Amino acid sequence: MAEQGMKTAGKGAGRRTPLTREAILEAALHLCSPEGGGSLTFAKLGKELGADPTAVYRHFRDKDELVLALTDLLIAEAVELASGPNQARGHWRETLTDMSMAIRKVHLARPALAVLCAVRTTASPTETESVERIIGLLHSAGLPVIEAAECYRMLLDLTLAFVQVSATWMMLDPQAQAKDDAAWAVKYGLLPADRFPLLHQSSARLTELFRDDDAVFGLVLETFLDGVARRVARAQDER
Amino acid sequence: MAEQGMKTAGKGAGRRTPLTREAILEAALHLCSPEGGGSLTFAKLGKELGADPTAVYRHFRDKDELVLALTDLLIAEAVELASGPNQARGHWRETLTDMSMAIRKVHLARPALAVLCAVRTTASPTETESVERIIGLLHSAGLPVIEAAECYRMLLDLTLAFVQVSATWMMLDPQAQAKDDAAWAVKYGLLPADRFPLLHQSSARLTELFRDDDAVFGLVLETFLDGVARRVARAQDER
DNA sequence: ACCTGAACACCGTTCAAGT
DNA sequence: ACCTGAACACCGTTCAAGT
Repeated sequence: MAEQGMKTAGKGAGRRTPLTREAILEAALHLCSPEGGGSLTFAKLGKELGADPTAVYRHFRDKDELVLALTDLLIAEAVELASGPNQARGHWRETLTDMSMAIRKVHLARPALAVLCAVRTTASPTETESVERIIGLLHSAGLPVIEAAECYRMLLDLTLAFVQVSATWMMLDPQAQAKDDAAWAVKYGLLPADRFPLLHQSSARLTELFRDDDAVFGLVLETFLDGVARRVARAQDER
Repeated sequence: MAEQGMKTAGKGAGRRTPLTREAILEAALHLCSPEGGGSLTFAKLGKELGADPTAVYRHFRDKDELVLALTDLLIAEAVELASGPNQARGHWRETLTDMSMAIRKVHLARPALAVLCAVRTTASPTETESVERIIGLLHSAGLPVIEAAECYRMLLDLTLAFVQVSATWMMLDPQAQAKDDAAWAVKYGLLPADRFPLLHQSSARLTELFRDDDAVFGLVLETFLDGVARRVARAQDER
């Protein structure tokens, strides 16, 4: 990430209007995106707002309060994105996939925030309604309510866990990233075919998947949902 | 984490023997465990070794080199732990479960390290042999080699992703943890049964699972492996 | 009532000086 | 050859002083 100042937002040099919560949140959200600089610090936030860095403390008690407020915005964005095209009634599998992908997309557009909020919980009411709907969908598919809730929970955690890893990787400094890439090349690149025949055979595919986090997550999601499908089938047999 | 100095290891006050790579690694590993203080900084490492904090730079180029060396130790420990009781020949499902659980256990015993290394790759030869063996097991079960390699990759990423989340949560400062707990209680505790009938019905189970990361991961692993089993069954049908 | 700016504790890292 | 200690850049945060 470049050490340059950026005046992309509609503010900057001649700030005179007093700071507002909304202006701070907007600026912070922008800083968390790669285009906005890709990291969230009080110094950068102050520069972006054209104010003293510590001025933010007048509106948020500490950085954690700021992060939690940003988290609510992110969740709202994800819920909106997921409930866009396919309305209330789709197949449960599509709906779960859409939800998961929406959460992933919204987070990975702001890695610097994702890394701070993917393990957190906020009590946003927007989300609650969406959860009720999804549990309902799984229940309609044949799963007992408790099991439907479990599946929802698993999928949410699965999605956020992979988000956390991808975002952490994105936030890693380029030197460390390069070292990892090199290690990977050594590891699966030049394996003696006689000692590691199977790895040798599959090394092309493994290399393909190496830094394609989206592809790996896609595969994991499919496999996991196959497992959920088996639960659904089992529940239907028992009735 | 207490701000106290600790002289738990067999060193401390009167160091005279010169620093070695091994002594540094041992001390660092200890610092990363909850009993050892739970965080890895040069200041603490220096105190633990009874040396100036910057003395470590004579043996590791920077913190990242130290972390990567520690990662290799962790991987070796996991491989050893996993290949303990059940020898080469077990059912593939048990073997995969053992491997996953061993990786999880070894990492979560040092959250401060896990948080730094769960997304990293090192080229440790110890690991490579274990991977070849596991792909072989899945291949014997009926999966084509490429697909066996994919399943291995998915499971490893799945395991490390959940490790990363659990470790990040453990490293969160207690105040933030308390806020999350409170948010959760608000969210699923007092939901109006008329507006959220399904969530209301399952709130007991959801609360039960809330901070029980091990339980959630156990469920996810089972469901994921059900998905892998389906792949295996499908592959056998095609022959 | 809100903002500024100096100050502090805590990170990783560098480098000249010690033995 | 290895270690020490002062110094620096960069974090979040506090607080007295400004308007």
